[in-house]
Parts: sequence; structure tokens; C-alpha cells
Amino acid sequence: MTIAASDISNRIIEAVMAQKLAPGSRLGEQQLAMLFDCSRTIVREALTRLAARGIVTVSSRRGWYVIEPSQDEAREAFEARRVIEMGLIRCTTDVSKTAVKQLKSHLAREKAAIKGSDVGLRSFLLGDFHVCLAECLGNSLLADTLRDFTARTTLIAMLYQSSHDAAQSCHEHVEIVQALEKGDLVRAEKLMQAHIGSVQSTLKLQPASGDPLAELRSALSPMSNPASQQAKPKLAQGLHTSSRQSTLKDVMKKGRGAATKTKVQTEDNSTYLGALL
Amino acid sequence: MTIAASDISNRIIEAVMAQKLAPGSRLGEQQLAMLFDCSRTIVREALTRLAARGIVTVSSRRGWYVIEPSQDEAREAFEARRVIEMGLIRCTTDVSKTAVKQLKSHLAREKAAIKGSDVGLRSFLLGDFHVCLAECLGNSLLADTLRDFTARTTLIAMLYQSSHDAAQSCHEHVEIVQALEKGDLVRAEKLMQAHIGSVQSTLKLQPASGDPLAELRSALSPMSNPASQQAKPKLAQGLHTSSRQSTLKDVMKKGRGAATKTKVQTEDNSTYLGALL
DNA sequence: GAGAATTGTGTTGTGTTCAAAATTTTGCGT
DNA sequence: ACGCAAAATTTTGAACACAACACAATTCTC
Repeated sequence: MTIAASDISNRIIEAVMAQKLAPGSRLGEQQLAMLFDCSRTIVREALTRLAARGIVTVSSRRGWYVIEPSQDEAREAFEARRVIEMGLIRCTTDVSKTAVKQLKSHLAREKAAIKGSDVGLRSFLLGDFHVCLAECLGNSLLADTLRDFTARTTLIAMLYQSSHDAAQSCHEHVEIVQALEKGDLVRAEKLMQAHIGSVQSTLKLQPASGDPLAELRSALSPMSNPASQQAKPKLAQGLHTSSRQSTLKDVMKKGRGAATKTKVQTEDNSTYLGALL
Repeated sequence: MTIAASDISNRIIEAVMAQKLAPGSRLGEQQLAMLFDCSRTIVREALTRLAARGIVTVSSRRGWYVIEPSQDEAREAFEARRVIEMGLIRCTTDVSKTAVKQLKSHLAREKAAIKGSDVGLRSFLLGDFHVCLAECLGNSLLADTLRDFTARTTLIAMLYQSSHDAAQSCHEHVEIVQALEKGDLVRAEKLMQAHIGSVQSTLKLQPASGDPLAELRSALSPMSNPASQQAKPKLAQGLHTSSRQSTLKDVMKKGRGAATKTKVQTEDNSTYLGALL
């Protein structure tokens, strides 16, 4: 079977949740088309869907980019998640055995990922827990919504340099599941509120100061340890790059019709969007 | 300015909320393109967006249709709305003066529409109240989500022949706003729960019986008053129609390039998709 | 006359083309 | 070396053409 639009959008969502695509990353139609070996039409459909879900935006005749939520949007996203997840637990009457089993299985994977070295998988699983929770509580519609919102908050965490600890987050998940298993829904709700709040509180949100240079000033201030770099620039590195496109033009000039079947150097593309593979 | 994809999708959403597009309605790309005097490409983008939002589906090589939620999806949709709207009120600390003012203005429009004769406007406003509420409580992200969910429940109400009364619904809205104005959030939350529950409870959901013919049996049973027809077929009438397309083919055969600018008989199209105008 | 095969028609799926706009590069003058 | 302007390139926007498919109606066969 050939590549479908949903495959592409799913991969992009996953890459976002795995913090492999930073906010503001460029998603060129041509590059994605070459990466997935399909035509721009398919890519366009995938990106259009993602735009409707609020994960990417298109700037007219400039290109598609992963969203960069404003501070206000960040607040709304966290509030939305709090509303949904607390409401979900509140409207739950009882938690089935199979649900608990599934959740515990998920927790096991989280723990394994935290011990392991795959940072992307770790980030993905920590976010996916909330989606899984909604699914286990029997509402796939809310699960889908939460997936989008979780991807959004992941981006926010990247953008505002969240310093939240993975192990702590996982432990809070464990406690929530424990409360759910016991049927203590009130406690579960409180724990969830605290959990989301603790993630949100680690964001470095600037108090809307009158100084527009505040961000630059703090970013460019001399560091105590010059060897270790900040988190965000490291991630964005190699994603924004728009140089080294010598092959791109050559491939396109090759003629009509043949472009589709041409197996272009995937190695070269992986430099830009390898996060999706 | 020319027609944009968002215009089309907005119009479709509004038509759904106004019960002018029944579940299962066919949305032909060509028909919409002619109706909005644009190319299929634009229509396609609009429909793709709506598909991502769960309002329409595309059946491969058969066409685009307004969704027909299953009973399970109906349950999930109402539950999702309950979760979000109750959670929203629960997470609210105080309601601003301007918010109350906006809500009251909305209520006034609702009352006017109920006295008036525009059934579409009435239906739209009754649904839009919930979107407005989320917006007034300061979360446009949830407002957008609620818009989709509300459109969905509107379709469900059409599909399962909800017998809910508009005046009662409006009165319940009034009570909710009153509670919010007083700052009695606990009462507002309870009222909201009751409100959504009362709408949901009027649905004619079949108890999952072992008899697959139950629906047909009840639908085809002899009526006491043969003059008055059921609600749903009346609405769907003229929307599903696929005959009388004599002009469509002629227009398309007319030649290349001229199709875009051709002002085809809008009167004829309005027979099918006039709900969007 | 009933059923199967076939043809016809309409509709979406996908790739390609051309144009417009924005960005980057290049070149020139100071 | 710097700034500015113009050209070249990239990239999306939109239209279009054709292929693939589904459904309906017709015809053919038994």
C-alpha cells in the first residue's frame, strides 16, 4: 500500500509529541513529498488536516510551520487540558478492570523509557498517558481532542523551556492510576489538577514586561557553564536549516513525470526532517 | 476578495448547526464549487478541514457526506460536552461583568429567535450559546472544540429525532446565566449537567436489541395520521436528491478554462445546497 | 423473465502545470 | 566594507487533466 495523508499527519504529530519537531519548524511541501515519496497533493492534505487541528499553520506563500503558541495560547491550552481531564475523571463512575490493566501496562512502558536513553520515546509516552487515560475511560472523541492538546502543550514546553522532570511526572501518573484503581475519584481528580499544574508552573513565562528586549537579554547573558548549551537551541538545530539544498534543484530539473518514481537521496533529506522517520 | 476555503467550511458548519444540512447529506465537490464559484481545489481544502474536525467524512471515490454518528458516537459526544462544559464552569473562579453582559445579549437573541419563525436561526443560537459561554469564560480553544461538538450533537439530534423543546432549552440557558451572575458556580454546574442530560434524554436511541429489523419495523408501521410525515425525512428531502442534474453535465462539457467564470444557474443548485446560502 | 455481464456516467484521487509572491542571492555604487 | 536595488530562486496557491473507481442502467444470455 502506498503512503496516505493520515500516515504523514500521524508521523508529524508523533514527532511533535516526541519533541523531535520544535515549534517554528519549517515543513516544506516539497521536502515532505520527497521524504515520503509521494506528491505534494498528499502532503498538502496532511498539512491541511493538521492545520484544522491547530498543530501547524500556513503563512501565505511562505510555507507551513509548526505552531509557536503565544503565552496566552499556552495558558488556554493548559486550562483546556485541566478542564477536560478533571471533568473526565469527575464524570467517571467506575473504572473497569481492563482499563486499569491497560493503564498499568502504559506505566510500565513509561518507566522503561525513563530508564532507557530514548528521549523522544520518553516524551511521547509521558504525553500519551493522558490520551490513553481518556481512551480507557471510554471516550475516544475526547481522547482525540486530548491528543491535539497534549501535542500543543508539548510544543509549549519546548518553547518556554519547561524544566519539568520526567521521573516526577511518571510518578504522578502512577499515583493517579493508583487512586483510580481504588475508586477514589476525588483523590484522582485532585492529583490530576496538581499534576497539570506542576507541569505548567515550570514554564518560563515572561511576566508581560514593558521591556521587549527582556527575552534577548536573558538569552544572551553570559553563562556560568559555557560548555553545556540550552535545551531549545539544541533541539532546533538541524531542523531550521535551509542550506545545503544543492540536490533539490537538480532533482526537480530532471524532467517531468519522472520525479515521482525517482528515489532521491534520502540521506540528504533526513538532515532536515529525519525526525519523522 | 475571492472565496476562501474557510468561508466554505464556516458556512457548512453554520448550516449544520441550523439543521439545514441533515446527517448523510451529500456534499459533492463539483456542486459546491459551482455554488461558491470557485474551483474544486478550494472546496476540497474546506472539506478536508471539516473532515479533520469530524463533521464530514469522505467515502473513497464515492463522495463527501455529513457524518451520521452511531449510537456509540452519540453517547461519546454528549459525554464529551458534559465533561467540557461542566469542567469549564468548575474551573472558573469568577465571571466578569462583560461576560455576563455578552451572555445576556445572547439570551435576548435566543428569545427573539424563538418568538420568530426562522427555525434555522433558532437552532443555531441554541447551540451557539454553549460556544459563547466558553468564549466568555476566556478559553477560545475550548470554544472552538465545543463548536465542533455542538455541531455534532445537533446532527445527532436530527438523526435520532430529538423532541427537545426550544423554549425549555432557552429557559435553562437563562437559569445557567443567572447562576453564573450570582457567582453560584456549584448551581451553574448542576444546571448545566441537567441541561445537557435533558437534551440527551429526548433522543430516540434504540436499546441494542437482538432484532436488527426493529428500526424498519417501527418506521414502516402504519401511522395513525397518514397526513403528517416524520421529521427527519422532511428535512432530508431535497438534500439527498441526485436527479435533475441536466445542467451540470452541459456546463462541464462546455470546454476547458471557461468553467470557472461561468455563472451557472444558481437557482438550480439552490435546490440541493441552498442551505448554505 | 431472471440473472449475469457489460457499458455508461458521474465522482473522487492524484499528479502536474503555471502563476504569484516572498525570500535569498547577486551585483553595483558609494 | 556597507547599503541598496535588482535579479534569480524557491515555495506556495490554484486550476486542470486524466485515471481509477463505484454505481446504475442496459443488454445479453439462458
